[in-house]
Amino acid sequence: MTDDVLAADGRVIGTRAIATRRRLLDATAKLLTEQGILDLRVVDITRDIGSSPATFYQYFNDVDEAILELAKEATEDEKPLVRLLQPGWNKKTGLEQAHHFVDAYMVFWDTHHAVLRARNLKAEEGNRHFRAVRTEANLLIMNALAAMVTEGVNAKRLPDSLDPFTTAAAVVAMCERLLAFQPEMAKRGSDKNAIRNTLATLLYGALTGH
Amino acid sequence: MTDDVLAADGRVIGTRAIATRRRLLDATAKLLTEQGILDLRVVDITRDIGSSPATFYQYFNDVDEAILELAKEATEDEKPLVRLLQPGWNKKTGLEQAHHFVDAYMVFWDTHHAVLRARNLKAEEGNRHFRAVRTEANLLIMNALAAMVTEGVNAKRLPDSLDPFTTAAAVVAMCERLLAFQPEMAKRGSDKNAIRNTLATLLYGALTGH
DNA sequence: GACCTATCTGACTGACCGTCAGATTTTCGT
DNA sequence: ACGAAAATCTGACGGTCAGTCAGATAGGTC
Repeated sequence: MTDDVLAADGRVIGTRAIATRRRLLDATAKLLTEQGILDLRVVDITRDIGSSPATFYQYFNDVDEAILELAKEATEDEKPLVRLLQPGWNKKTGLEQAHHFVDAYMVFWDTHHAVLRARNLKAEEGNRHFRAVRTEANLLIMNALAAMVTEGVNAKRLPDSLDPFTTAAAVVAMCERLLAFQPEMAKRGSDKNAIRNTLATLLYGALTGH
Repeated sequence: MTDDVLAADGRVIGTRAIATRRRLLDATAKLLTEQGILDLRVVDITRDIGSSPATFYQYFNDVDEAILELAKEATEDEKPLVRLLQPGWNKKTGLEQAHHFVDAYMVFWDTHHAVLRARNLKAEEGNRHFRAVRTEANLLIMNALAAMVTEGVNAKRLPDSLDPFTTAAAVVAMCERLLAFQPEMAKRGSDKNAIRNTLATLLYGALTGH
């Protein structure tokens, strides 16, 4: 029951409608990537699937609602990353584990960057739905990271002036933003591999204190 | 000559027009802060200064042009921050110097966050003018940071797997993004002071290796 | 006060948003 | 296989905003 798909007015919809709704979501994601949120128009989304604007409003009250749904889907793809962040990174394998996480995070980011960017903008502009989704996604990662920092602080490898939760936030911030800079940095000689190595090294250092 | 103020069509304008243009820029900044870029309308900007849309287009070809100008003004406010980032942070005063920079950066961010957010969005969505402005602003800080990292690497305090320029980018990324998270983190117990301390500690560590 | 130039704006066209009534397609009972 | 009922889709419309232009207004000069 709970996972029935609903139309904009809340009624449960059938298989044809689910397919249409799906095509609308895919088109929204595609145009968000190609044109950016500022030029995203409902007309274009529906034109893309060979339909009319009225169809869009059958399933979403506005474009935000569609983007919010995409953001929730992105969160699902982020969940597996948490498994790569367990306390216990040591001198032998820690840096390699950091690389694993960075690699997985880069794939995640590549897949969803347009939606994540839109989500973050909306969240920062104060939209509470997007805030909730972003906070939920970030907490997944941050709680795992904070546990690692706490371990490092307890073991006296990290200074206790580091607040674990804030440090976790800083690490997430760094990952997110550095990947957003990527296209510009590529032009200045920092290739993908340099970013990967540097990010892994910084993570390893900030999280473990080794 | 070069610093004459121009209208949208390129002609030099007089004092009355300069004042009007200024009021338009101020109103744009205000509404960008209050409503966000997605709900920014030319009608609202001109209504705010008691004028009509046509007036706006006398001075700017579109809203982007006004935001771009604001972004350039923000860059001017960022320049003084570079003075706070000189190689030579040592064990005695380094952490304090990191705090100085973080404090100044936080003020800068508070003042311009709406414009910077808009600038970053536009840059990330591929607008080359905004990319150029952002790159220029970031390079100011990054070059200074990269010099500090290079010093740390040369002194063997930092691992040479850290690419100086990428590390600098990561540090900027961390500062920028963490402040954007601030409102949400406040709700979870990370107050402004925790952010300040953590950021300074991480900066000090990443830049000097102490 | 008459003229010239700089500045401003009313009014218009075209595009998109969001709605609704009615058309079309699918489902289902017989 | 057929017709009625339900689900889904869309043409067409009123409202708002973007961007343009011709003409109105204000300011300066002689």
